[in-house]
Parts: sequence; C-alpha cells; structure tokens
Amino acid sequence: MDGNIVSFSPTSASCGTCRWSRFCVARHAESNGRDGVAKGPSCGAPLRRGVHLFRQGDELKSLYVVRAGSVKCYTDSEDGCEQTIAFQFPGDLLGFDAIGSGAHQTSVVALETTAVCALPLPRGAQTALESTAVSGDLMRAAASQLIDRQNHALLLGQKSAQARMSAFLLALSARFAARGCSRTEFNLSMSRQEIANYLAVAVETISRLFSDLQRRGVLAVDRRFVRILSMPRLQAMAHEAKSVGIAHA
Amino acid sequence: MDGNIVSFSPTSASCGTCRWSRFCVARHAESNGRDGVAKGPSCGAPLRRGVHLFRQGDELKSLYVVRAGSVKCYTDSEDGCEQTIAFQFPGDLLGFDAIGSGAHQTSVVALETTAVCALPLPRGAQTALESTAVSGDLMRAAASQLIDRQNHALLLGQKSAQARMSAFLLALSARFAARGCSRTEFNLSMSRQEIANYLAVAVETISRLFSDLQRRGVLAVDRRFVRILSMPRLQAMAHEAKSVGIAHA
DNA sequence: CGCCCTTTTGAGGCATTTCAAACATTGTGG
DNA sequence: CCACAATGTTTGAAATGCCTCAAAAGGGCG
Repeated sequence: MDGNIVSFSPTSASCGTCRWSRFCVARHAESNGRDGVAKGPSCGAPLRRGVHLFRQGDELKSLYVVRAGSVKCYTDSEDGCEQTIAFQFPGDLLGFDAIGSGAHQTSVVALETTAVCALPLPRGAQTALESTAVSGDLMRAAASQLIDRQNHALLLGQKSAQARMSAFLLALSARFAARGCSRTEFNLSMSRQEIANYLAVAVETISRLFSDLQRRGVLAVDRRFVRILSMPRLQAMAHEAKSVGIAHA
Repeated sequence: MDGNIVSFSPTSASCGTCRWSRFCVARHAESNGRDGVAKGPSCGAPLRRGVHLFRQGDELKSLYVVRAGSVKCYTDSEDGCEQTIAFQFPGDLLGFDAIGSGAHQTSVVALETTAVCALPLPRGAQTALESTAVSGDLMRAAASQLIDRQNHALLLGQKSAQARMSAFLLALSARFAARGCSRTEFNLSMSRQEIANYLAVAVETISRLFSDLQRRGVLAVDRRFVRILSMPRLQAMAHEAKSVGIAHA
C-alpha cells in the first residue's frame, strides 16, 4: 500500500488523440513553449494502485494532468492525521498548490492503474509561471488559497472542537505576527457566531471552549480581546486529533 | 446585518505607500497594463461592517485585495446552509474563484471597517487572464479546484453523514456523466476507507450508509459497483443539513 | 434607562464513534 | 489449485462529544 514514487521516463503524448482533451487543462499546452511550460505534455509509464505520483514536501518538478484512471489527493498534518482532499479523474490538474513554495503541499497516489501527463516546468517552479509578474502573483495567491482550504478541510475533518479552536487562534496569531502585530494579543474582528460557523461547531461550544482555555490559564479573554498566555500549550491542544478513528488511511 | 453591496468609485491607490504591499498580490500590478489587468489597483470607499463586497452569483468585474480591515468569505448551498470558508486580512486576494465561470462562487462581507483595492479586469473575466492560453487554463483549473475545496468544506461543516454520502455519490455521478459514462451506474475506484476519510466519518458509518441506502431502494450496491435507482431521492438526501444549528450566520 | 443582540452556562439528547466480532475478498506460497 | 494470511467490509451494542433547548447575564446603542 505504500508504493514507490513513479519514475518518469517521458514519452510524447498527443492531446489530439486523448478523448479527455476537452476537459483537460493541458489542451492548449501542446507543441509550444510559451508560458514557461516547456514543449508539450509528456506521458510516463502508468502508475499502479498505491503508487505515489508525488508526496507532500517533494520538490515541484512538474504539474500533472490525469489522463486515465483516478487518483487521491491528500494532506498530512504534522501530527500524523491524514485528510483526503479530492479524488481526481481524467482531465484534472495535479500539483498546482506547489506553485509558490516550490514544494508539494499534498500527496497524490493512484487509486487504480492510472496514466498522467506531465507539464514540465523549466528552471525552477517560481520562474516558470512568472513570465509575467502579475499572473505569477495571481497564481501564487491562488495556490496559497488552495493550501488554506486544504488545511481547513483537515481541521474540519480530523480535529476535535478544541483542537480546531486552538489551531484557529494560532493561525490568527501567525497572521498578525507576519504583519508586525503582536503574536500573543489581538482583537478578534469576528463574532463567536462567525468563529463557530468557520470551525463548524455550535456557538455554545465556542463559548465553552473560550471558558475552558481561560480556566486552564492558556488564554486570557475579554470580550473580543484575546491574549495567549501559553503558546506551547495552545500548540499542543491544536495537535490533538478528533479521536483515533476517522479512517486514517 | 444584511448590508448593501458597496458601490465602487475608484480612486487611484498607491502600493508604494501601502504598508502591506509586501504581502500583497497587487504589488506588481501597479501602473502597467500587462496581463490583462488594467492600469493599477484602485481603492473605493471603505466598507463598514456587514457590507458585502460581492455576493455569490454576482458577475465578476474585478478581483480585490484587502488593504485594511478584514473580511469573511463564505459560501451558501442551494438549500440555504452557509459555510464560512476563510477570514481574510490585508494583502489577501478576493474573488479568484470567479475566474473560469465569470461569476462569484462565494460572498465576501466586511467584518469591520475595511478597505479593498480593486484589480479591474477589462473586457470580461475570461479574456482578461487568457492573454496566454496555458496560463489562462491553469488559472481556470486552479479556480475550479478552489471551488471544489469550498464545496468540500461545506459538506464537512454543514452536512450529516448521510447527506455527505449522497452528495459524494451525486458528484461522482456528474463527473462520470460529463465524461460520457453512465450517470446511474459506475464502479468506485476507491475503498470504503478512502471514502470515509474523504467524508470525514468512520468506515463503519460508510458501510451502514450503503446498507441503509440499499435497504431504502435508493441504491444497488455490489462491492464497488454502484447503481443509482432513484436520483431524485438521492438528491433530496444530499440536501439534508446536519441539524439546524451549526451557527447559521 | 430599556431594548436587543451577543455571550455564557447548565442539563439532557442524539448522531456518530468506538469497540468487538463475524464474514468476504484478495493475494501468496506451497 | 488450494490453504492460509492479510486486508477490507459488514453488523451489533455501548460510549461519548457535541448539539439542542432553555434561561440568565453582559454589553452596545438609541
């Protein structure tokens, strides 16, 4: 079940003969070198079930498109939870979320015997799609949003209410810190209701969690003003999974 | 709480004086007309709390970047559920998921007094970013994935296990249909475990749901082969929310 | 000050998980 | 080709986290 990464020995693929080309993101990439996407798509040997196309953390070498078969795209949290993000079929694009960091943020594994076309990126990931500054920025922003959404799914799918809350606060903290504000104290611009909806729990649960965290000395909360008293403990709580058993593979 | 859409009377904004420009997707868009993004960013009047920048279904006229304040991005399902997708802060891009369809797939509302910069798109959404065919396709594919992830979050956040299952089967059905395969019978390429993880429920729950659906005559299931016997009833089940009260606003 | 909306706290209920065990299927080696 | 092991699936019964309902307390604002 834990197969090897496929080795790519590309052979030229023809979109003209591909029955999925009308669904396919690569249909305009054939036989031109514009946009930083070199030459045309190329097709490696088919992947057998369980074989990974790439894994989270791998360097971005190419984007891929499913040509036949199907794959599963999933993400792992630091603490070992796994959340499947999508199942993907012929014509679907794989690996876009690596644009920006240059490293894959998800793993992709074949569900059955599967063929993919590679859209090779010349000279590093960033420069590849940066032929024009604005569209490069847009792509990076889109990839960043994709990663955010994936992490959100991980949160909703694999974490307890308390872990969601903790992760939410830590994410806010990080964003404020990145903007030069305090990492440990800030005002929430959203109501309890809005937090509740984002984290997909009841408002009452949010309220109880704030109370608990305060009672335990992890947080000081005054209305919408939050002060983080123990960053390490908050981080520890964010890593607690929902339980054990939401189908770990 | 249900404020009006802001009216945009753009005044030129300077990224040079914006303290968030180093986080901002617009920082390279200033004062040039390349990439289909016209001129530079422009800044409308600030939005007060509760005012919408745009709503789901609105025509895409512009992408936006938060300049000050914060917003909430959420999506509504046909049956009235609401799921907050993200909170966004200065430098964050808004509206990208409208690339492709040309219509916004989420609503964005100010959480506090908020300023946004507009990145106007000339001559319709599609053509705007299509200056090169490949990067246009990539953008559309990325936007499409973004929408998928948002729907996934809606599923995980607002739907009961049975509704998730039904929606999952209907989505598969639609994908097969789009590829010319049968809309009503197909083979699942993924195991129960994999479905369970994707829908964030226990494997046993998936198994029980298959049994229930079969018992009720909605589905015929034989191992991985599924036949949908009553599309309308399956659709009805997909629209049942988890309960009523996961913070509907 | 009084009304309204948000937040908090408590008690009970329910959907889903957890645990346990039988059964089916697939793959493997003899 | 069969036996056996490993894995995936199904079903039942009990446990539990979070929701629901209810009601009171705490700001915000005219």
